[in-house]
Amino acid sequence: MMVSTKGRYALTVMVDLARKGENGYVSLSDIAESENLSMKYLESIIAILNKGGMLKSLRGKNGGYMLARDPKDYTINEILLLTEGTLAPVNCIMQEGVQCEKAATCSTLPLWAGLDKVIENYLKGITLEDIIIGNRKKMLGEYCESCEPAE
Amino acid sequence: MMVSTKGRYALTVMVDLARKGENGYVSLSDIAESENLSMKYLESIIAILNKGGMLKSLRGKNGGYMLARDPKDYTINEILLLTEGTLAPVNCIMQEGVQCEKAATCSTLPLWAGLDKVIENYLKGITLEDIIIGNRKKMLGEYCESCEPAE
DNA sequence: CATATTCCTACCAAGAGAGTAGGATTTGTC
DNA sequence: GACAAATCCTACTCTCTTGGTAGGAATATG
Repeated sequence: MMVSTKGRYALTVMVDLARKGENGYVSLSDIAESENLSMKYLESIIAILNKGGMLKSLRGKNGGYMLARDPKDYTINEILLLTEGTLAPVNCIMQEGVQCEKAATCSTLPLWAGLDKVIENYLKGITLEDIIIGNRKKMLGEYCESCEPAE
Repeated sequence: MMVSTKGRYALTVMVDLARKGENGYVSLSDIAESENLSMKYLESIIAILNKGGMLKSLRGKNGGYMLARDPKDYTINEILLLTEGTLAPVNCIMQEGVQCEKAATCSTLPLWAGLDKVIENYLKGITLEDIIIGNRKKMLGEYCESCEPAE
């Protein structure tokens, strides 16, 4: 699995914050409750988002979290990349610059590189706002059945 | 990681068989040696390919494996799907028909479904033959720097 | 019959995934 | 100043997957 619960929950949190964010800081327990997820586990995931500069936080009573930017200024790629560490579909493509020692002669490498680019490209093209407004056409593209209603 | 060594090695085996396949059956030890992989581990991977109808096999002396079809008649998608079980990027999209119970109200589901389709689409568009002939344009698409040589 | 090969079952060690536990620190309110 | 509500921080644990290994049975060729 390329994206674990960590990345998935992180995205869920971001969506939740974007929806509730108008009225100031939202507490962890609030998020955990409305998404029905373990508060302790969410805590560790939010910590990653927070350290990565995705959120603003406030400690103490009435504290909580809110988005640091406008929803349209987050790509899904950066959210998942931060929480998952890498989104490469195979182990032989990890970070920029680092590559397998067989790379020069590996005939399957272009395939993995192409797959990686296709994934990255898709995730960079979708923003947090797209998810919130339910932009199915952008997310599902030609596979969206409800986008062009049957006559 | 979406594709483990199992899927990667399986693809390598298929490529190797396609290249050597003209002269009849190729033995496991032969493949393991030329790809420099553990023979015992490859054995378990080839067993999956063989049971899945991807290969023809012959036991006994001078036995071995060969492709069941022409390289151009294998998509990368089917090879990886067989060995990996699933290529879904997230756990909430597994098999056709089976879906998460929150699916109806999940705002992130269209994203995962779209990502899944993008991946599937890419892998269905590439054949074993494309890898063997090194069809970089098809694999790397717009990201292929060597496809349009600099003037 | 010897040898080279596939086939089959079982086992194992390390790491990742998915959380839990407990407490320290900070801030707002009474 | 005390208390409560919240974030922050470190460490631990359990289970499943990954990436193999071991040993031998069955089978075909010469």
